[in-house]
Amino acid sequence: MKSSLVLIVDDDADVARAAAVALRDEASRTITAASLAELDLRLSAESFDAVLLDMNFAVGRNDGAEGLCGLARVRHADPSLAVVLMTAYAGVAIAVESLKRGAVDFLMKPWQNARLVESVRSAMATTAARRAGESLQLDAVERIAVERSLAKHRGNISLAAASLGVSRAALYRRKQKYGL
Amino acid sequence: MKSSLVLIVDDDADVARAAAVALRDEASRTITAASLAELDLRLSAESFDAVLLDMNFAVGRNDGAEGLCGLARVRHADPSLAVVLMTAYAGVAIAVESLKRGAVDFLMKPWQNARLVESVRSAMATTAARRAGESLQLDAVERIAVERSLAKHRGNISLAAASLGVSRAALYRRKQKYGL
DNA sequence: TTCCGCGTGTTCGAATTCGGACACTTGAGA
DNA sequence: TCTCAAGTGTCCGAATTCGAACACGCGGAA
Repeated sequence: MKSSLVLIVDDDADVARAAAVALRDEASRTITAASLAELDLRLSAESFDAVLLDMNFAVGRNDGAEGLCGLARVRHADPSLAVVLMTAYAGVAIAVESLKRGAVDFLMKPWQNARLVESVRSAMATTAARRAGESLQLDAVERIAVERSLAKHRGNISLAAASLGVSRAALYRRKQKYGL
Repeated sequence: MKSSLVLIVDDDADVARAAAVALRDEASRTITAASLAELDLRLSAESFDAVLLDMNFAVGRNDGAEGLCGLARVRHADPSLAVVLMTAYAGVAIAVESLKRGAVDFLMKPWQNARLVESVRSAMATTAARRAGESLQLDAVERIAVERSLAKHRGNISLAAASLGVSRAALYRRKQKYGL
């Protein structure tokens, strides 16, 4: 199996350890961070496949500002890295805000291990998909664009060609070339 | 100003009317639907810029299943059309599920008019952005791919060319061609 | 029936693009 | 210092691709 690395960010060491145990079958390795500074450090040191981030790891805060800040830092450091947020002080507003800012899932503490595992697994898949998509060969992105345009115009080559700004013959040749 | 059309789906006529009034400055026209069947009808009849969809418009249901179904129908009918969900029975789980399934925002009833307006405005912008992105000329998608690869490799033409599966000279020519 | 519009498949000379090769610069290291 | 590796800018014959044009099929209207 492919080696997978998950970053767990929580200021409560017991919680972080519990999460690491729950994920021991899913992630081949987990690393823990307890502060924003440590988060940055870990992000720059290694390449992760998913991040599990607590919203409230600053002492005495429960509005989630620290979590949103951490989310922003992760996304800035690596836009393709998927982040799962978790919190004990769940409100609809903060959950919605989190997802709108790019988190892939939002868990409530205490979590059910099955849901945590499923969420992290899905997050790793999202990261992999994003990374695969961002390193496409040039003719592959062309192929995808051609495919989508053909689908949109229901196979009508003339319309698709016009929409793509290409002569009909050119699109016909590409259709052959890519086996579409 | 560009004409904009918003579809409001709610089984309570008073609520739908209140939403329409709140949006009278934002949308040049609003259309109301009160059932899933009517939703399908409206979707196939006209092209909307945003949808405001109540989660609980089926009598006696409050688990949001009807709303998620409606969301799926809208996305199937037009994947680029942005949907804002709203509900009076807000739970974190249902809110998260909604956004993961592709809603762009999630509002709680009773809403604040300012938030409703802002959300719908943002949804219309999202729809416009999606529609602009899906009808790109073929050389534009190539340009974007080249640009991203160059950025990723910090301007190193050789690396970017290798990553794109193209000869270095070819990428150099495109860089000139697109003014990058 | 004939005609016409629309779409497809194919051809061919022209135009563009390819990629290997060469010269040059820069920066690191012996 | 010299050397070497890596990257860039450029050139040119070969290869590919372009698009206008032509032929054909098909469904609808006169």
